Amino acid sequence: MGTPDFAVPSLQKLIADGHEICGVFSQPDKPKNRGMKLQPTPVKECAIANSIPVFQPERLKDGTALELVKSLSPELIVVAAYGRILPVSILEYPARGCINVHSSLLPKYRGAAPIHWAILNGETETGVTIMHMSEALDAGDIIAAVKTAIDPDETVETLHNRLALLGASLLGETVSAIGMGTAIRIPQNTSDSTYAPMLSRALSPMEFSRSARQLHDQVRGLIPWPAAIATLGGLRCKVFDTTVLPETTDQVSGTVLTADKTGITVACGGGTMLRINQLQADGGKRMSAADYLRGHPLEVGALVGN
RNA sequence: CGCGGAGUAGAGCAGCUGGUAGCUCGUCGGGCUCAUAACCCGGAGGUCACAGGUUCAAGUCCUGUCUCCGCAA
Repeated sequence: MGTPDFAVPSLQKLIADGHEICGVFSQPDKPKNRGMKLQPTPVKECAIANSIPVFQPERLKDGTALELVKSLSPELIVVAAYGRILPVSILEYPARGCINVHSSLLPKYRGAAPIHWAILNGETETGVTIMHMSEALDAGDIIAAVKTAIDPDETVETLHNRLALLGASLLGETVSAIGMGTAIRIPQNTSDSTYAPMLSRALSPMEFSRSARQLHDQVRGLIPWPAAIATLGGLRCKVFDTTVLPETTDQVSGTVLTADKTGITVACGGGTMLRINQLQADGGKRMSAADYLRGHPLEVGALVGN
């Protein structure tokens, strides 16, 4: 069971390992994007391409989903970013249980957006965890986990892809361990748990009173959505790439210090300095700060807002 | 048919009420300088997305098509 891109490598791994996959559950197709066209989920596309039956129940709690599961009689259910809470009746059905691929080192970052929040909080390390599913969200016993370092400049996009692959590979090992009966169960230490809620547009505005480092983390952590947003010369711009500069300044935070071919540097909280390298104005394309400045003059000393 | 913005020189933009296509950067040539992402002088480079229409005359108005983007989800 899965829905977005993150889950695709895991599904592919299960297929490649030759497991008998009796069915794939994914969220119902929803109207998305410009034109509001119905779009299949990435997991659905992958399943169809591999001739695996796909099920997209609207509701899980009314029992029809359980009937569906019973009719497929799976030995094990694997969940990766399905985006739905499974009723206990389904969790308890498979003989070998339900396991979940989660993109954080549990019990840290339980919830919907663990990758984003790890970067937003400036973590230097994260990973993927595979656990048994329990009724509480992301709280089940841990079977396996693997760590990976977060580069100080990498964005959600690259980390997301890396974790998706790590998760798939760990899933392969875990499923075979379960098959051989050698899988372990380690309860989570709930007192150490943290929660990574869904992202919202409210996280976008860049508050330049924050430090350059914090803003840099905000930019990296909100790619590609909802994206960090700053207002330059009255225009809303999504900011995609920044550099924390080693220098300091005594200018008021939000002041434009330079605006040239090297980028746009802005004074931030505590005298720190952030250089904006790549951005995108409303209605425009994503471009380098140098390109942007050719058509959108920005004076040194001007203030940028959120 | 969810709402809206945009396609003009290599890049980013301007061009209002229709009448010889502009700006910044880059590029090429020359100059200044110990030197430069600096500065000065000069040059090249555009079927104004595509197809029709209105007009004496259309980048500019009208219609259709294609492409890109933002919002909303």
